[in-house]
Amino acid sequence: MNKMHKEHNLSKNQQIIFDIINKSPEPLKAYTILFNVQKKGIKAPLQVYRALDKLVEIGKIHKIESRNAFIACHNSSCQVAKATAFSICEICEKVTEISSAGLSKYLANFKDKDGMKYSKYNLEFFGLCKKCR
Amino acid sequence: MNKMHKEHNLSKNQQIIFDIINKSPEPLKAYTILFNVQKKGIKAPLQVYRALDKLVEIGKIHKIESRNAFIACHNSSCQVAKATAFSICEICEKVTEISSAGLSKYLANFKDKDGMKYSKYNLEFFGLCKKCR
DNA sequence: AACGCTGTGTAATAATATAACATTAATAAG
DNA sequence: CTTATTAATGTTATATTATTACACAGCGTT
Ligand SMILES: [Zn+2]
Ligand SMILES: [Zn+2]
Ligand SMILES: [Zn+2]
Ligand SMILES: [Zn+2]
Repeated sequence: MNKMHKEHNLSKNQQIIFDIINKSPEPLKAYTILFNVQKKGIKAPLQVYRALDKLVEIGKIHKIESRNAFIACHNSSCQVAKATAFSICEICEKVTEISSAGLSKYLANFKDKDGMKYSKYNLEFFGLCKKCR
Repeated sequence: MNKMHKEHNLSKNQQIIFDIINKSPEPLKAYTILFNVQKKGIKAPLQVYRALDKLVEIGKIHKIESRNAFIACHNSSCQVAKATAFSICEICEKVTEISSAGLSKYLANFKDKDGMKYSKYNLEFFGLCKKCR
């Protein structure tokens, strides 16, 4: 089913759902996705959630936790699926993935008081985007 | 209703719900809270959510977004309700609020590529706690 | 009294996510 | 090729999380 040797071969449902997220200018919610793919034969929430889970796992998309929504990764298909940072406009809800070498380095090396290092993090910044100021 | 001049005077429902979260060693979910306060006359989800919203707003508790759960603030009733960081153990689900001057300073001053500064952030680190390693 | 504001009580419903089970497709061994 | 194993799918039902809508009570201000 489409054997181009990309990083990952997406299955049929995964590809459909990735495409719709990837084309969207804004994060999409699971049920919004569901409504948009019903014409393509995906009829049940679980089909969507399974694809979403997999896409998150392989770093093609990220979940914006504070919004229960999903966005395609734009860090050249995130080598850092486990180290994500976003800016979120509190008015227009625009979400942008932040890619800052300094930030990711700082957080990847951050140790808490017990000297604990972390394998993974998610950071969400909130504020007003250019337009909304 | 209890006029000690603290930072905020909690209402009856707010106090009940804060107490239960504050006593809990682990983050509590809204419906767990609901089940635990029904004996005290709080019967409906909305009563819980309204109190939670207010408590979050005034910084007495924080929401752990990736878990849909709530934890009491232990940074001396968070002056930084809008700048939160947590460590989360992926095995036992233990959650700890991180208070690191360095971290909060770094993030408070972080500017993205457009020079945008943010008024608020939430950071969740994932890894394994001492016990679970 | 009339108003604004915050909080409360209640019922209904919306939105988000998972469990359980049966089946099929793709990969890997033997 | 055949069998085993894993990943993905399809379907129904259900669990979990959160909000809408409406009525009303308490309190301080004007
Ligand atoms: Zn990414
Ligand atoms: Zn905006
Ligand atoms: Zn705090
Ligand atoms: Zn642990």
